[in-house]
Amino acid sequence: MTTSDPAARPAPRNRLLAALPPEDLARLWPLLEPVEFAARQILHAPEEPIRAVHFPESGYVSRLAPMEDGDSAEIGLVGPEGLVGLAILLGADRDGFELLVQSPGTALRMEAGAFRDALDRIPSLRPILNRYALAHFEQVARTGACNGRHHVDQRLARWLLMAHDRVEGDSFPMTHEFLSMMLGVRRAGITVAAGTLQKAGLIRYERGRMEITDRPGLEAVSCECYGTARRAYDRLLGPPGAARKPFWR
Amino acid sequence: MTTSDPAARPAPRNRLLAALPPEDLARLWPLLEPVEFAARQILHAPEEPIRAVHFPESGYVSRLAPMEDGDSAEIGLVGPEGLVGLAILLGADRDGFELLVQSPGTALRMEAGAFRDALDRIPSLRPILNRYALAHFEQVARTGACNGRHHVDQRLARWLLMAHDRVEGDSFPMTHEFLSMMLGVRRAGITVAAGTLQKAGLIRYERGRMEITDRPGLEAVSCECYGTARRAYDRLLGPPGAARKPFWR
DNA sequence: CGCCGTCTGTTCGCTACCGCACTTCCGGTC
DNA sequence: GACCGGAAGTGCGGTAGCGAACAGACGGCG
Repeated sequence: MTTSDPAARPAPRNRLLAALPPEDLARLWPLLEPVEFAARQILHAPEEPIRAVHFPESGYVSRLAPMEDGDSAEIGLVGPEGLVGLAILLGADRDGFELLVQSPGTALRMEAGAFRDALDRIPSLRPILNRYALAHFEQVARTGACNGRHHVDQRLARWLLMAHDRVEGDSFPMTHEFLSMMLGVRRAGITVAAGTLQKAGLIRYERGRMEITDRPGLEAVSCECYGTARRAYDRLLGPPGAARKPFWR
Repeated sequence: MTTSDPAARPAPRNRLLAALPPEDLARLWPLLEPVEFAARQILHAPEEPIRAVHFPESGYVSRLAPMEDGDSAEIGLVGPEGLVGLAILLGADRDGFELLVQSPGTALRMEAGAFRDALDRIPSLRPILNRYALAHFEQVARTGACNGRHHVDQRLARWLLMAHDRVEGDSFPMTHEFLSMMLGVRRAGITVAAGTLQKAGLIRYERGRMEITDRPGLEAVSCECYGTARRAYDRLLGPPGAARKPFWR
């Protein structure tokens, strides 16, 4: 009943689900189970079978490449604009990365088997997800080009913008320690770079909380990689609805 | 006649085409046009519609991310194991990268429209190409993680191994200048790093020609990123046929 | 209240790599 | 044989970011 009656269903906050024709979304809905993400939760580990895919509705998730020396390099971000579990879409049962919840939130979860069936049964599903896969690929490729070519300040600005795109509001939990792991630099390096951004009036932070106070300014000091990747999403998934600001709607 | 008679057709040297069932390959064959790659030829430019896809049979192609400062960062390599034109597979008509021939060779070319039709008509095609897309994604993501975390020596070794995988024989044209662009470092930095590798007896070079003299040794000094990406290809595309060495068969 | 763990600020010496420039060497070409 | 252009070797000063360490500040908790 409720599951097949579109009126009983709130509009999905996930950008991919929202892009589906209502009737196809209605067919998918019964297979989606709302779940909570906890911070630091591992959605899937490198080289291990992926049990389920997730459509985030709030919060965001990092794609991490495990390195020999034990720590991990972040090479991509997934939030309410995306899908966690692209390997399944592309016909594999695993991939080489860790997908780790960075900012807690909620998601719609779907068993891998059900997802595979749905891809065959619901023809509108694969095209939109394929285009998301390409957009995410562009993001990851850009991140890679950005690493090593651009300075810490620029990359920090870029990372903050990407995170800002994926959360609600201008203020969110964030430590220097965490940022240093994300960017693969020393914690002290973040302290310096963040200090510069703060002195310039672009951000404000204190003890585990970061606030974006001048987004256009931040975009100006960030490298071009931010804009390039963001435009890729908009080009491939369509502009994020009407005049609304959030990235994922 | 010849186009539909499998016996009249040589086995394809492209790993993806070789993985197709013979009858499906026979259906695809008439649409494939053998072409020559010239060095420095641009197969498609960033943000411009992709006219045709290419299945390389020899030589290799770089995926380059254009940077604001004018030069480009290499973030992936495609050779006879792959396909140039993944954006079409994923439902777009363009992407944000330049695909540039680095080592001349030959390829089988297919018009974008014909390729889209074939994806619908020949059911075995999409699955194998999707898995390739994932493997290439893993390569690109690894390259990104590798940039900035690993030293020039290691990255140089890695790049030489990747190139070696995609050419025939142990000796191929290669200049320090070129390598410096690929790795995003100074030309002088390559001279030093290559000198180290040569002194260690792993490679030999002179005036535009590079020879791999100790492949296992090179693998040992390279970072883990080489092995990780290579295993991803083998896992997703099946081991490269029997006891034969080349990467793409 | 005092304690402790987390977060941030800052310093020190060090290394890898940069930007730039100059030289040498080699292979062709006229 | 003289010349030229591309390729490789080398040196110089400069700097971004490293690794390690220490100190202050805040906040939660017993």
